[in-house]
Amino acid sequence: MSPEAHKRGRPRCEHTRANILAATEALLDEGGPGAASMDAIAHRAGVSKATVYRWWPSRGWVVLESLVELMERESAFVDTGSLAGDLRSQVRALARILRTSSGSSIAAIIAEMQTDPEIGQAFREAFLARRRRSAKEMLARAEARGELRPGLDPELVLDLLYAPLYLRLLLKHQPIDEAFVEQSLRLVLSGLQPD
Amino acid sequence: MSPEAHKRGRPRCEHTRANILAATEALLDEGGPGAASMDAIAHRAGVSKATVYRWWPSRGWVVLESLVELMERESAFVDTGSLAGDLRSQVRALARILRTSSGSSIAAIIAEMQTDPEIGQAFREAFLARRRRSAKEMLARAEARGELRPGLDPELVLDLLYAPLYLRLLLKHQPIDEAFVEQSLRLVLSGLQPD
Amino acid sequence: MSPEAHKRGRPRCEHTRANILAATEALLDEGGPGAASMDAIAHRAGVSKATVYRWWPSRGWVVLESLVELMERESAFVDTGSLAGDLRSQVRALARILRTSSGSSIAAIIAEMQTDPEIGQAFREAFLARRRRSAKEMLARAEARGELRPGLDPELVLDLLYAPLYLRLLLKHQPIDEAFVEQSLRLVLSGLQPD
Amino acid sequence: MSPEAHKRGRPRCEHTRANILAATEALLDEGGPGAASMDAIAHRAGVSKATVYRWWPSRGWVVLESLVELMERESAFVDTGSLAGDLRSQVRALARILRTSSGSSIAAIIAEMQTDPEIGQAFREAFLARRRRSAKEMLARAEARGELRPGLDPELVLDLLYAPLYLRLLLKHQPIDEAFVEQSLRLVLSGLQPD
DNA sequence: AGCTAAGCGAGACGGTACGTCTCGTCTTGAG
DNA sequence: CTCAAGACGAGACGTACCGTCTCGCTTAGCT
Repeated sequence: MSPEAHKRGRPRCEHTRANILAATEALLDEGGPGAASMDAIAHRAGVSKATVYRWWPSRGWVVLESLVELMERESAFVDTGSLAGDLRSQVRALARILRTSSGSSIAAIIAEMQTDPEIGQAFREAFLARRRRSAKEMLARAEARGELRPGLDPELVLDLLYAPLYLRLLLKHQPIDEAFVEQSLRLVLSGLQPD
Repeated sequence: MSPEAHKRGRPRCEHTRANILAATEALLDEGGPGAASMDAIAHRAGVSKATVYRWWPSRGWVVLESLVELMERESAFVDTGSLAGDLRSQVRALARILRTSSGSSIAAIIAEMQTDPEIGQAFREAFLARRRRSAKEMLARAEARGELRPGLDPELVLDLLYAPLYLRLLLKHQPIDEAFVEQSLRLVLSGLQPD
Repeated sequence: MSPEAHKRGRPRCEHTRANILAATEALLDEGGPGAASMDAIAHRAGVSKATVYRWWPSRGWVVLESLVELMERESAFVDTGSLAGDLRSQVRALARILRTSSGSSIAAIIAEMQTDPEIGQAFREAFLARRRRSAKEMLARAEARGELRPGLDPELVLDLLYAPLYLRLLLKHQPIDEAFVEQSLRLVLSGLQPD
Repeated sequence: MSPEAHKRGRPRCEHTRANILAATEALLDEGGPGAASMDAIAHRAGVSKATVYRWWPSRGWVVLESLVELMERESAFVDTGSLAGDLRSQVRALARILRTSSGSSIAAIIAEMQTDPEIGQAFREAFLARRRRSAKEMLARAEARGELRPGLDPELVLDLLYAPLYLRLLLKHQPIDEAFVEQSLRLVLSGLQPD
């Protein structure tokens, strides 16, 4: 982790790490969570399984990291000036991502969490917490400006905003289309107004 | 399904079916989703694997059906007279269930859906659709009584109400406690009022 | 077994017995021993498995009986007047049978014997002993006429004559062709002569 | 097979191979062919089933190879100086083996051949052909020395010598005792003499 | 320049679940 | 009492994936 990590021996080949994550992403994209077995990942990356296990403790972690990389490429926080605008922009951005194959990867990770609690911990820290931190700051500023009914738990607010998207991602009972996102946003935002 | 189902051959032993589902439920309860392997289920039910596979196409389906049975036992739709009361009662009932080990089973099924699309289909039909059907009727009646803002998509309403619970079930980033359920309900219900 | 066998209830359908044996023969013929499973036999005969098990104690017995029936249709003892002629005729007859699909059935039974000793017993009694009885009488008459070196164990003589055929039936390392039968006969017969 | 067999990857553990064959032999010895199931073999050898299947394509092949190993340990070609002596020694050696539990294993393999033609091919190559090769050379030398009637097919000769033993092994209608081996040998050898 | 520690590809290995198959028994209702 | 249909318990089969391991080779930085 520290910058001067290794002292002796052959240094880690960064190329390999990238290959593995790319292979994982591709497999998830093509065949869903079931296709991204360790053997498949290693074979696709032209890498031995031992190498994968040298850097990640289990399958779930590889999938998780491939996801985190992907999300960092995709997501961007914008500042529109108003709470409603900021939240709308963020929720729409997430919806956009969930509609692509990255959505399947996120679904895959959430599935994996149900089996492996360590993955759960890692997902919450590396994925959720990071994204929520800035969102919470945004809410705090909005509350200070009087745009938000005071006393609301920010975790609750974020759950209300994001949960419907995740639910449709995971259950696939309805599409995550524009109309749904829009109506959902309107209803929740109306409940957040002061007075 | 039809009352006059079989004509010839030895009729299916209902006892066996019940045993299998009971064994599945017990294993899920005791050891979580990982413990409910087909061998374990069959052994615990005093049944051969072939018998299990005669009636369910795969492990996931057995777990799903055991879950549906359980939900039918647990959940009861009550009529409180008002829309808010009815919804509150239902959401609380679901929260209560999700907090128990049945919650883990539901999470396990949702995880399984991500891999096996057939399970997904079955879950939506046997679990979701059934539960949502009566909820939608309730919403229709409330709209007719003028308790609900007209023109709302009932699927959207149900997603907003239930999704936060499922999100916390699956991500475990926060508990599904009373306060959360209460606040969440209040916020969403306030958005559903007419005017 | 007795002619006036049944007194009460529905009488046994002889048709059924014949169907089962015919189905067995056909399956052995088409797919070898592996194809003649009990389910396959019953299904092909248009009969339930229980019916098969009512009349034969196990798979092997059905196969055995189908074979015995078949052999009774095929084999005929002829009297050529000389020992050499009689033996030659019999060995050739057996070779002819072993070359057809009945050979596979015999091979199938012999295979079955290795697992189920009761089948072995039955095979020896119903198949071998019956055939050997008349052969032994023939050898006794020949010995009395002075055509056969005295003091030979008839079992030994029959083994020497038939064993090479069975060996090639079972191991398939060489064909059971005319030349082989002829040379084999000549060599053994020369060893049986008196003086 | 080649001395510089593997180049890459973890080399095969010879220990494992030996363990598996030993376990197979022991199980065959103790409980007969039925006891040597793949699960039993793997468990007894302290090995996973996957490992067994990595090196042998099916149950039959494992049994076959364990048998070949055993035969190679047991059988020794001796040179007695005369054809009669050599053949006698070999036939007696085979008789000795067939009387032990290895005989049952050989019988089991021959049974398995009737179902699985690949096993048949393997048996003929790995077991029969190997043993017959040296026997044929011996016959050729004897023919050159004038001890053997010229023009005899060596396959035929070997069939005549060995077949009676195999027949009694498989049919169990008579024991493979000393007297039988002796008389059988005398009769066949007398037929092989020149003139 | 050599030494040595680590990275790496290949793939064997133990473990465990999967879903399929066949056997022989049992249970209906019709005939 | 027989039969067709077919459910059932038992248990072997062969496959797949997991995570660990052991080889021999390669690639640095340290001495």
